[in-house]
Amino acid sequence: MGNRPTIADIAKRVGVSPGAVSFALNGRPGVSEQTRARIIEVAREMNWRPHRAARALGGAQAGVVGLVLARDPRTLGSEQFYTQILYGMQEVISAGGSAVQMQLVRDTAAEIDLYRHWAAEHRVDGLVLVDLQLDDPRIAVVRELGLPAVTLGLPGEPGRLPSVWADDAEAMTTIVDYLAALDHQRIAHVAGPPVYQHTARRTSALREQATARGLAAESVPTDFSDAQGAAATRTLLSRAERPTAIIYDSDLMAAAGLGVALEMGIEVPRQLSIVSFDDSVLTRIVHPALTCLSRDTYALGAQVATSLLAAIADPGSRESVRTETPRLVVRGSTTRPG
Amino acid sequence: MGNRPTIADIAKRVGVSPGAVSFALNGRPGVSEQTRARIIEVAREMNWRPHRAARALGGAQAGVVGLVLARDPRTLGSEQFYTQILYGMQEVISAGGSAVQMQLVRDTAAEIDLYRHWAAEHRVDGLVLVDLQLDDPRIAVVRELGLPAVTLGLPGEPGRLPSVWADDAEAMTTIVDYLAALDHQRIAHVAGPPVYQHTARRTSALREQATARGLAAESVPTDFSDAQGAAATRTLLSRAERPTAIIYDSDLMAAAGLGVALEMGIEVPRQLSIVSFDDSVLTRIVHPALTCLSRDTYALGAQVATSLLAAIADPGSRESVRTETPRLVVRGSTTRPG
DNA sequence: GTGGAGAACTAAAGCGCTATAGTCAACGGC
DNA sequence: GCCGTTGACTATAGCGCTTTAGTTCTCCAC
Repeated sequence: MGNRPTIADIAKRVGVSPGAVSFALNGRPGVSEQTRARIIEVAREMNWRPHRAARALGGAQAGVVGLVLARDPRTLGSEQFYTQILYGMQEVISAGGSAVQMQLVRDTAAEIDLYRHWAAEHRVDGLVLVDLQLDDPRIAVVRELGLPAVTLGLPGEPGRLPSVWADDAEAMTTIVDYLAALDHQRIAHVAGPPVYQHTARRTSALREQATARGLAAESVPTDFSDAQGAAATRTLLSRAERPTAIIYDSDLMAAAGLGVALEMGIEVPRQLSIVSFDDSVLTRIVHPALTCLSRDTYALGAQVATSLLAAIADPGSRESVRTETPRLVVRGSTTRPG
Repeated sequence: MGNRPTIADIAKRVGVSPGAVSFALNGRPGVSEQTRARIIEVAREMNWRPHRAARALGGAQAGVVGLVLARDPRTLGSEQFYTQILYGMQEVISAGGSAVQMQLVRDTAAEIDLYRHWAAEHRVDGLVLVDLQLDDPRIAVVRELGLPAVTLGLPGEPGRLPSVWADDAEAMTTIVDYLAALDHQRIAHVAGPPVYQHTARRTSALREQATARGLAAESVPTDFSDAQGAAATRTLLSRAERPTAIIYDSDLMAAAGLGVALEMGIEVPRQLSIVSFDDSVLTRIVHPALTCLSRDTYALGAQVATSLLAAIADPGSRESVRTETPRLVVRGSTTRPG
């Protein structure tokens, strides 16, 4: 049953010392090719696997990388995006024999706490930081703990952590370009919490674009919950001069917004165009399907994992990887106003 | 920096042996209360944490429990439910200083593979098995590996693993009761893959209920994807004698079904009532909001975690916990037909 | 006053693996 | 023919913790 073979068992069977077996199995010099082959064969035969804990104890790696999502339980449901990221990461990380540990916590304070615990217990080899904030407190903590980390979302300026990012400003411009071409004059933006860097970037990009083109534009902050997304939509649509197009920072809020429009008897897209900043199954199942920015989230997760592995291998690295700007996928929720 | 204090450091500082420190910190007898207090204080002062790997190596636990989701990448998006479960589990598991390791894999074969890896590497102390199948191959594997496990969803018959479950048949009856009271005569059921035990149970419960009441009822199997949910809905609604109510086995498919109805110009709920077997943010944001079976998924996750911890503590235990049958939450998607 | 029980410790081994220092034989060059 | 190398190993220590088997010391009973 649970009697896994150890390196010593293999050594005995092959007739060499445990050290030799370790060399052989780790591709280190110190054994002849012949012996190495024999050892590897026996190891396979005996169905040997390294004991993670034993390796980790020897000062080596824990074989786990962490991804923490700080979410108010009330805003649960917005993790579609991260489920995909997780999947993409896992593909890369498991190939290296490690695992991704995802954990949901209540807020950033709890997240930082968790990092300290993990670091103290040697539980993880590296971290992915998501939902970057302005002046993000996590950066200093991660540095202090000496944990390799990669940020997802913003160019690596903050504390010079390596990062994987896409250009949010450019993405917003793509949307505004399109809406302006359709002749929308009043555009609203149901944004996330202003403390998030990506929200800030999108908001300022929208403002710039609107000014440049002489459009009326407005960003409404929310906490990313469906409730606040719906509430913001209701407010916007209750105005005398209501917007003809609304851009939502998440697919969940976009879907909620669509629900509100239906509820208020406002036709989508005839009277209101809707664009979501995220793509997911959600944007496809509602009717009309939502026009949105889409990208290969799975690949993004894989890229993050790759960058993280690089950061773990070389803790000095600060390389920042820019990924493709999400492209606009036009579906049934947008048209000319009128 | 990464120079965590060890038990030996504490021992030196207090002036006792490492063994004594271990006793003290683990609440084991062998030290005086006075010394124990002193040791605990110093440990806190030095910010000591147990080194997980070292503990695990000593034959103790890995401090991780696993939850694997087998999902065809195409059907990704249906994990809302499990995100909640995960959250609930984490609350309980982290309280005990452990962590939940969730992993997404392609199919059951990959899942079994993963279990073997995890067992061989001593990575997890226990498992939660979800999406139970008829004659589930995982049960034998888990038993063979000697890994404590709890199943979620079905009474623990299969191989007598402890389980946490709710009565699916009763739940289905609740729905049919309600629809029958509204005077629906033709009810359809967009189900999951028949290989799943819960699908099988719901399907047969529907058949029984329909027979007993003289209703026309039909279950259509799908793979749980939004695409097949939509396709099944299209087929059902294209019939001459179309159903006046459809029950969906997941919130995702229900939302997709609603989208199809809108697309076909069929009014919900006037011409079609929709009931979802799962609740989530999704059922609330669409319009009309969906009538559904609802339960406290978070609490369910917590219960699963509790049962799993019990199973780990006492591997012989087979206790099965029955949870409340989900209750019907009526929203805007159901009414009398006509 | 002595034997023994119990409390409060210490000493040391061991978990499975890695890493470093050493051993030993074969080989080659001058 | 001897020294120095090199290759192929072995021996051993050590990672941080738990645990078992001692070792003291005190206290009490007879």
